[in-house]
Amino acid sequence: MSKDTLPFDWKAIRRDVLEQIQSGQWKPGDKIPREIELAAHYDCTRSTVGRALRDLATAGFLERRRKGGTIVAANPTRKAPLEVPILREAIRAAGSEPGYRLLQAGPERAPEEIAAKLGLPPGGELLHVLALYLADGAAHQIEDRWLVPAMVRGLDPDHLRSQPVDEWLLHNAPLTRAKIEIEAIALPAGLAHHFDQPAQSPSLLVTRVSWRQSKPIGLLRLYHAAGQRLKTGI
Amino acid sequence: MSKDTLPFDWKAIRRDVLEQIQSGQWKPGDKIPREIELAAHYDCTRSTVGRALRDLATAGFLERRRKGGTIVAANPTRKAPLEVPILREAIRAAGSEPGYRLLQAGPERAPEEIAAKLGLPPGGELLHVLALYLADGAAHQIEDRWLVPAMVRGLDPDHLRSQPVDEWLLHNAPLTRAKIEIEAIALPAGLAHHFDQPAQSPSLLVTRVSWRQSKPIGLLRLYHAAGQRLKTGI
DNA sequence: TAGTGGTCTAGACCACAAA
DNA sequence: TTGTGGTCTAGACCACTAG
Repeated sequence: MSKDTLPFDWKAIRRDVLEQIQSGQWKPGDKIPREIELAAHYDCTRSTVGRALRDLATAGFLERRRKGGTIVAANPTRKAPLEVPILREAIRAAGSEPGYRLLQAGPERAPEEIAAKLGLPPGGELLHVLALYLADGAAHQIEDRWLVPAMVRGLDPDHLRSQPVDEWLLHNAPLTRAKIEIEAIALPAGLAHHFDQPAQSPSLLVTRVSWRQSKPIGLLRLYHAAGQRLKTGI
Repeated sequence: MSKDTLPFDWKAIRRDVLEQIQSGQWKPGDKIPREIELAAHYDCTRSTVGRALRDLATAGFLERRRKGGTIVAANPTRKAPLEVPILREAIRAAGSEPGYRLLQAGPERAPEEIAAKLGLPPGGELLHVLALYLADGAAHQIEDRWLVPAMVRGLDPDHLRSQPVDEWLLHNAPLTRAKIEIEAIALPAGLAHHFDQPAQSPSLLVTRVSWRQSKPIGLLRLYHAAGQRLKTGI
């Protein structure tokens, strides 16, 4: 452990403990000193040590149990945060000029598969929205959305000509829970012409089903232009 | 706000404040009461309120600034945690029996593209590992890894016949930073026959470059069988 | 410059799980 | 049973920044 006697705030303690782990001084499965002992070592109170260790536990580096003490996690499965952004904002953040074109918006009988994923009985009508997002004028993503009417009351389909539906949803029907799936597909011919790319091009499809509490809001299928990548990191 | 006078611990306060936000009582951009005021309302100290609000700020629901106060985030960009698991563990967690077969392991001149992504001068030799992961006997993923020899000293290529390289790395060369990219590709013929799938099938490719501090450890390309999906949620 | 959140202390009691 | 982390209090000082 560091022998510095400089001021140890909780971030410094976190850094120091993480260093013990990543340098291999404390190995996976090892029990580390008790909070009180670390507090004495760092010359601070147990609360301050506790905050540092709690943070490392949340990040997956430590496992803590009452009476059992704190051990270095055996399998520190890291999590990479995958952003679920506002579509136009994501394009702008990537340094491109965002564009948006509504292709279609209106009630439609839900395909059985869609209804099933939303946990709804088949045969009902949903609001079907189809829109194109552009980056610097080139087709970038196609949004295929099925929304539960009762959950999006006040949404005027005409209004979607100028404002993307995700921006309306953000302020009017925020989700509390979502399931996300990422898969590779061959670009369907019906969509490929929007992208000005050959049909069957391998491309990413992100499917998201969202709920508010336990009530389904809708299902989104976001088709990406071929070659587009999702990026994240640790 | 809830008028309950039952014991309010910090989780209850977090829940209550989140409820204000998600129900629309407090809208994006709104300034919420100061910590002291909330402490009075919940009949607790500022520390307890602070912990609840800090947690919500970390999750992206609030933005906090000294003197400026706490406001409801305007664009609560949600983050879905994408796991970076031990490959065999992920297969087991999905309910399948994991299998593993080493295809190749040895030093090899690094392709220029690989060296560039690692920030290394071209022409050097890297340790090239190719391995197949199976789920219930069926090919599931192909791991194509290029490792910097200096960062994986002590790694015995023979040993990789029984233990996957990611399990060795976890305990011997843990990463501190990684960049991850997810893309859709047409399955190359050379890999398709391992998967017993047609070449050109659309499939997911996850590329990960990892560092220890600022030194590159290696590059992983993880090819997924066609039809396989990445799943996450909020 | 004044007001807000960020952090720390010194103590206390409690919940949980290991011995 | 008992030791450990989890939480809370009442107070204090500080860092940042909006007005």
